[in-house]
Amino acid sequence: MPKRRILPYVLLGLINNKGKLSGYQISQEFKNEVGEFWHASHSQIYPELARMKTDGWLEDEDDGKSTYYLITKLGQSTLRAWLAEPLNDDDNLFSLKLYFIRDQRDPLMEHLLTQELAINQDKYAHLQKRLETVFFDEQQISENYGHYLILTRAIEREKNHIAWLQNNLKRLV
Amino acid sequence: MPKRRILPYVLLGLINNKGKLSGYQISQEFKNEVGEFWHASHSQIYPELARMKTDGWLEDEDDGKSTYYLITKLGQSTLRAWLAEPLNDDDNLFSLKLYFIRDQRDPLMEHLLTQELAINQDKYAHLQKRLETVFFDEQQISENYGHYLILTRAIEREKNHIAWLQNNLKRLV
DNA sequence: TGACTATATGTCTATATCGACATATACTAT
DNA sequence: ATAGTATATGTCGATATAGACATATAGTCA
Repeated sequence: MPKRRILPYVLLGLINNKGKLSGYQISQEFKNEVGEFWHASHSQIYPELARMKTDGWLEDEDDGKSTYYLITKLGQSTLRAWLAEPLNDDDNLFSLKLYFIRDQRDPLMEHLLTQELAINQDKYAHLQKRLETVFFDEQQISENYGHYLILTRAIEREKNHIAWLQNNLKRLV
Repeated sequence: MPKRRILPYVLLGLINNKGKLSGYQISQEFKNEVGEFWHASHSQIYPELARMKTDGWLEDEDDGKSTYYLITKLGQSTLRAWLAEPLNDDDNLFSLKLYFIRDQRDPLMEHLLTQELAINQDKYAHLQKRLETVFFDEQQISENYGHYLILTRAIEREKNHIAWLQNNLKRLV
């Protein structure tokens, strides 16, 4: 089976956020925040948009200069179904999906934050255990200092992330 | 031109860290910390190890049960040259490279931290500017709340990362 | 003993993705 | 005027990668 495709959902999300976008505008969008989480070159974007139109996820609108794509009802429900899919540790889609939720009161917002919190609490516990088992004495630390740094840094990062998630969940209620 | 390959350097780094590794052991390694930054499946690893042996970066040692790979002098200098290459904003290789620096007093350690600090200070300034230009009033925030969250979160994350880098650089001197 | 899982390595195929190449218009600075 | 850059879209080939399929041994649990 091929790797699960993300790009079509990214395009749906971008178009849904902005109302309508041309292929060129989408390629420019990847220079902004969304580019931190996903990237695609125009040679991928244009054929993908065409495919999505064929699938009825998008419709196009040509003003003579550019072809703009708008999201259809089917596209919207497809996007929401993807956003509602359970997060998993591997894919790391939290930030990307969050970017596509525009309304604070959207139930998907709490859903997403709650899932991410659970994942990160597990990860935090796992990293703590790793630190104990791998770096059980000073010698291990000095012999693998880079490894030690990235592990302790990852733990600190998880701690911050968990606190941030908890804060935002509180604010949501 | 093809995309710059990272995998061979990851394999060099892993083998250099552990002394010697079999293909199977490397595939298991990706379940640990290094898997946060890079991943490869065994169908990539085995042919790559063979290629690297041909190139003289590795030599092998068979105990009848497994084929272990060891790094050669050429492999070591190749790895160090890669570690010394300037970091760039896009590739995000900081943590991966750090993982491969074993000795705290290795000059590459300070080199890497210093570069990462410069990159992240730029990024921080850029994100601050984005926040000001994109979310200039409350309406922009409430209409694109997910985007607002990931942007403010990214800024906080950069701030933490910069502080951590500065602390570790201080400790190094 | 037989089923199951882990270890261990290998090949093959499908495809996701990038970079090169191509083309045309519009704007802009010299 | 004209060279250069930005906008705008498209196709094609190379390759990196994942996942399927294959095989063999060693250990383990019932």
